[in-house]
Amino acid sequence: MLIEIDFSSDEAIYQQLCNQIILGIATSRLTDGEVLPSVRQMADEIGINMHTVNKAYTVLRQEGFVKVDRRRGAFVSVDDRNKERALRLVEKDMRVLLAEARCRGLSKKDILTLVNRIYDEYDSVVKD
Amino acid sequence: MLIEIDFSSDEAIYQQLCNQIILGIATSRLTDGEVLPSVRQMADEIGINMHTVNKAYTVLRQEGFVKVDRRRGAFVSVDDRNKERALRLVEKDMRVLLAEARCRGLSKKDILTLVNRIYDEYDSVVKD
DNA sequence: CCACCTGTTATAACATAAATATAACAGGTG
DNA sequence: CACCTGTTATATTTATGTTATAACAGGTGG
Repeated sequence: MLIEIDFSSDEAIYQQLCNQIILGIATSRLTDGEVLPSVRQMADEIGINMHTVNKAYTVLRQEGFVKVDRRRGAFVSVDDRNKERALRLVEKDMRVLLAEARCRGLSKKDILTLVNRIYDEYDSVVKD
Repeated sequence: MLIEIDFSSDEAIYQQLCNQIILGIATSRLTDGEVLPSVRQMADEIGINMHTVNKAYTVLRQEGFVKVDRRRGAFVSVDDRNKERALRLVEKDMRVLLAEARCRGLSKKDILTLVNRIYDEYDSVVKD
């Protein structure tokens, strides 16, 4: 999977890396069980330090998107059984985001349309 | 408006402050034109440094939630005319958040329900 | 005019986090 | 045994967040 980092962004590199991998999983460009490049290989490809990749993998592991097999390395393994927990995790960020949206004049309908569009977009990629 | 800061959070204080003010505007606990406490007063109330509050106000001003009147100080003034821009600003964060939600097993319906609930919650507070 | 309130700016100091660099280690593979 | 994993350790550099002290310009009310 192609990873693109914006080095002029104010967002941390490891955070951008985490987000892109999560986006990759959501759009099925990364499938369950798929092995991620090793920390050294990924670092070389992107042109960053090994430890920065390692931090991203560690965070992904803690957040339940990745597991590590001593033989193969890091691979995609999403814990999607606990829906209550998932909702709790998403809700706080959603509150802030919807507050901003509402302040800026976006209606509930505007947001529902946006959510529908993005979700459908993710679903359509699955069929590749 | 009551501001509560979690000093053990990994989120920056000025960022928490920004978020709470935006949440305040969205729920109409802060109304358009309403004057915010001065940077020194707010800092005293919360128990933080003046510059931390000033940074929050500066960010809010840059993001179009606050303006400054030399006579009165900072006051709520949301630029909600540019819906295209608003959608663009929200979309990127929404993509990441929905990707995480989708990975964790939340369906489109789950998210739409959540959005409806939060938006209605914001609307209901308006009527106070 | 003068004290007092705004936000703003400057400068310094300190703590923390991010990113890089070099190196080593334990476990598994072929 | 060489080679691949992730992991750990240590050090350095850089950027950011927070605090501290101080001063300045503009506006307000006595």
